[in-house]
Amino acid sequence: MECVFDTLTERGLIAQVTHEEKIKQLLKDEKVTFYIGFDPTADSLHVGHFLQMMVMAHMQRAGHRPIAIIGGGTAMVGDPTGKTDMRQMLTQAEIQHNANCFKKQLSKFIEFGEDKALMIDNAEWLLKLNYVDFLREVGVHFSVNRMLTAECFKSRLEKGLSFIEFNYMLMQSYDFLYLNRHFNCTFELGGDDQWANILGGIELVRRTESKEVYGMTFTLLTNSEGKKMGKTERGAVWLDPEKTSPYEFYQYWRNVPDADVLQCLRLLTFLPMSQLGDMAQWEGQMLNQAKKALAYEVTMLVHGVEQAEKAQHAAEALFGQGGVSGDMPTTELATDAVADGINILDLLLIAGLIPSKAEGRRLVQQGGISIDNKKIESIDVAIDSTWFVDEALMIKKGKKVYHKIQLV
RNA sequence: GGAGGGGUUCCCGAGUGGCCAAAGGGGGCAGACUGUAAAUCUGUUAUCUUCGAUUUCGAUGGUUCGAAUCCAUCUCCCUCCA
Repeated sequence: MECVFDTLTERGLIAQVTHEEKIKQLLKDEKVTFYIGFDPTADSLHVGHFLQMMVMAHMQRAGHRPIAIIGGGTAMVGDPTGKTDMRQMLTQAEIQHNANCFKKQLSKFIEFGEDKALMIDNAEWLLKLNYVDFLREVGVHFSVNRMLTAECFKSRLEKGLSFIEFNYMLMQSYDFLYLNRHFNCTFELGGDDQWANILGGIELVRRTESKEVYGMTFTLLTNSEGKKMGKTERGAVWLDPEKTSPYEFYQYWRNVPDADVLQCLRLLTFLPMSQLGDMAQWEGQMLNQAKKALAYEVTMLVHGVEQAEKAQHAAEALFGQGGVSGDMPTTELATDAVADGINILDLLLIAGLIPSKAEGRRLVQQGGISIDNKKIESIDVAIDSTWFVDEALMIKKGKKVYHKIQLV
């Protein structure tokens, strides 16, 4: 019989574990309750969270119970890990809103319900804490000397670390203790950057409850250059279709560097390893097939089959024949607006393809804009109804940004 | 609280009265090459209707024909001492 631990290992998801053999056994024999924390610092999850979601899904499929902790309480403090600056603080209302958004997105990956998965906001207990009680109960168990040697504080010791942030580890550790007491949670999972925080929690439970609990971290999703994935110039790649359209989302994965495709397939899809094994042999142009599979699978997981199909069709139409079909970024324009012709720069601006006209001028002058595959040579070009075919026209910016203008 | 150092364009970082829309690097964008990849090379990177004009060097005032550069006040940050 297959064990999740093996699955996770095989797919390269696991970075570090506290008690390897023990955990392996446990995950095979028992139904465990585990938790992963999410910082509600934005109103949508992004690609950076995706891995955690995959792991939760894997675990739940194997019969374990996930608890998604919304760090409503901890977010009011701010995790210093890996940050160079102190993060801005959020109000409670913002946090609440964000948490609601997360739940919707998480529901696509794991099933919530009484005996299934839970989602809890740690503000529930953290905000009620009494300072002195907390110090006496939790604070005594932490050695400052130890904490200072933790990798996650090192960089901050140079730049400056405020006391509030220094407490983050204690709060997260307390979460684990609380969940252990109230939900019999025995596992904490998290990104590899959370290792120190996880150890803190395990230690705390051991000292206060005399119980052994476990921890496990996952590989961080980084590209071959070691940079975090899921970031573009325009910011994170979001799971919310309003923030990052399924088409853009699909394109993001369609364009991952060769060196990263296989890793992404392993980490971010449920495609069986046997199938991935074949792909590992591919090279050169063949890898484009793997990228298509990756883009399709990941888009499907996040946005559903229908959206994934649409994105794929749109991409194929555009990059294949350059046709004007499919679901792609579109701007609707009143027919009146082009009656007398509209300047190309104005059009680009309306379509949101350029932030300013100066930028547009540069683009056109460098030959970066074409309409229906005809290069625009001058910034004085006016677009009128004769440019449109079936009320539509396709603007291409650079090599792979397509935008449709639809007359209405 | 005391002493000192600093805030420059997306980021880092030069620039100490005119030649500064501001060096250099990074990043971004575009072009060439390609496979919707990477690497490389080239161009470009405040805004506005091209010339030209306008706004920018923490904030506000001032000195000057002329200020990112000098002066005053304010503000934020950092380091050392307590």
